[in-house]
Amino acid sequence: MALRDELGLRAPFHAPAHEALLGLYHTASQIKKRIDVFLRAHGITDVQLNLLLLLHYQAGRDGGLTQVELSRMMLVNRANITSLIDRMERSGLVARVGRPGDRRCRVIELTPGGRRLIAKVERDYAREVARIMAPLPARDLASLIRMLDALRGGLRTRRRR
Amino acid sequence: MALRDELGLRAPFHAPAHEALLGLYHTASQIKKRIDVFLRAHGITDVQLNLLLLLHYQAGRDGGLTQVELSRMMLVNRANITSLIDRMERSGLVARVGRPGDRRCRVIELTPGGRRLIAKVERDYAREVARIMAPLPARDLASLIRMLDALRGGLRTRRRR
DNA sequence: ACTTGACCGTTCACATGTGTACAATGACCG
DNA sequence: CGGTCATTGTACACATGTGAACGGTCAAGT
Repeated sequence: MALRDELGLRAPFHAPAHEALLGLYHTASQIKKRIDVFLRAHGITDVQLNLLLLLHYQAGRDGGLTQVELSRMMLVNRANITSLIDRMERSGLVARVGRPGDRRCRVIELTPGGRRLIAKVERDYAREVARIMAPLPARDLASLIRMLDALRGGLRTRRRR
Repeated sequence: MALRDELGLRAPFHAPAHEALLGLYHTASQIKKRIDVFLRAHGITDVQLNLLLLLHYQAGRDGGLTQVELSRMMLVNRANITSLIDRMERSGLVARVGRPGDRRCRVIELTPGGRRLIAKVERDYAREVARIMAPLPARDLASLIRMLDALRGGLRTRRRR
């Protein structure tokens, strides 16, 4: 269904660019909601699962990632990571470990509980993601990825800083 | 640039579906940040501008929209609208007006200040949106809109609720 | 008229995001 | 060595989002 009908708008969009932009926002947020519902049974959010997966698949030599590394991989402000790790530490999913040689960083590592949760959730999560993306055939999926890359690329180049 | 490089990931994505999903999230959030920077000079956020535009272009016969109508057009929880309107009322952009005949609703209307702000910002905002979407030719834009519609459509149908 | 149920706005606790500022630490250069 | 600058985590105020619960109001059926 067209976005206009979904939102119940009385007047049409003025420009395809604006419709596409709002479509991006709403699609991302609706998908996020769906995944959050799916994950609620496991007591985590999509952001927390994303962080767990990063620790699992992207960990460095010392078995973890610093908060700054995590913030870069999640494209969020590093200030944000502090409270996120606080919550996940309270849930027993991750631990802050000092890094010998640099007392500025705290390396974040998965706890056994965190690993267990990943093992329990991962398969179903991948299936859910596949289901969500199922309306797009492989060809469209590749096309979508390419277009999103192009959009973010445009944000990086044009306009200084 | 591919998402993997932008995030600095050491390992590739396991599935195109997952890459597309994270691409959607990150593209939406990066665009939102860009627009927020653009709007900061005017003292509002992208969410607030969106609400102003809804009031301007989608208002009903009585010249405004109720909070529930706004929440539906913005695809957010109605609980969220209360504090949003509180802030915008404090800024003098909108007003809560009682609706004769139904004491449950408060109709939200633009104030003269709100109208002035729209007049001041609208043109530049449309230009900014066009710039952001510029990497995609018209053909791709239509394709993107179609794919996003299909994804949201898939969320609505499959699964009860 | 009265119950019953739907609807609307509000409030609460919470999660996530921003920008700013600060203290501690590390790195580097003269 | 010592000053300077960058990096890291944290704290704060704020904006936005959720779900749950509550009270007031309307509408509809008995």
